[in-house]
Amino acid sequence: MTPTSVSDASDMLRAVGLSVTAQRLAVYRAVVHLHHATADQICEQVRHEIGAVSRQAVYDALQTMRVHRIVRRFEPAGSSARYETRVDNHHHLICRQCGSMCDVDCAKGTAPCLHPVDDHGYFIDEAEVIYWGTCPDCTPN
Amino acid sequence: MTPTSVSDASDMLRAVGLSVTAQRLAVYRAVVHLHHATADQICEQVRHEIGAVSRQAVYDALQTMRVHRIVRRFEPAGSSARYETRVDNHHHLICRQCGSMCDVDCAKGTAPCLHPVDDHGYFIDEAEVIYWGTCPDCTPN
DNA sequence: TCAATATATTGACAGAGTCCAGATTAGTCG
DNA sequence: CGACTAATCTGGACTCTGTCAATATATTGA
Repeated sequence: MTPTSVSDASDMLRAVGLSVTAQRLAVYRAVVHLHHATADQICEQVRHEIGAVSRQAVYDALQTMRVHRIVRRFEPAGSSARYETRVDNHHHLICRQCGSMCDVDCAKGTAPCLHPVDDHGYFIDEAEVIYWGTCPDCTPN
Repeated sequence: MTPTSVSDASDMLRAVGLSVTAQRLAVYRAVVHLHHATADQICEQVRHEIGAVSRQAVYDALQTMRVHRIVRRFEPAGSSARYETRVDNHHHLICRQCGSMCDVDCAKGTAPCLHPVDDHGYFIDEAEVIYWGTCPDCTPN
């Protein structure tokens, strides 16, 4: 994997019209670096990188990037929110034992799997899928 | 829909080997009555019915019933946990505007849709699906 | 560089859920 | 029926995520 340079991250921010601050750069890079990280983990990582940030700045940055679609958030049951930089339609695979997570491509290819058996008249714009199970490391024998 | 009598609920509890208490009865009936209710809503409903309960008793009862598979819990992003008495494999449809929720049968019929494009070696036991969209009442025109 | 605007910091606060220790109650056995 | 023992319930403190609001600071563009 290509290491994310500062300029990659700032290009990303500029590309969507956001001003570039040290905090946002570090937050974006943390999200790239730590896959499926929680806000807390991102906070820690950012502090490693730039010394200090407020929790609020991290939440703000994540929220802003989310609105600009360069960061995505999901909330697995029993966990706090997770952030990722892969923003296309995809799903997640989570181990009930150790909590490890993998990305999975959308089950129906590029078209999102937006068609339930009965849509009850709803206009559906997203199908969020989480596959729960046991990862290879946690499977006995 | 058949109204849930006290004996329905106590039969349910006994059927899975749980002792029958006023609190559990009321909690179970509340979950039946209020579809997709939060713990807090259940608490209120139970208080209406039997006068008083501790929050803890409600959480304990829900947890116990969950373990015994007569109550199911799910946690839509941005909401606290929801409880329901329908325990077979099914999914949910949620309105982003008003938060209304519907049950949807499993997309693949009785067999759960347990097959992602790539399972990364995980043993999958559940596919949790939430369809996000706009309900008829919230759709303009 | 400077001003206007957007961000960041700080500290208080809220909601959901859990932990713990002691009191109470249900189910069981003699 | 009465007492025993395990299961439940109560109340209160506490943790963890996340948000709000006011003030201070940095970024951007002229």
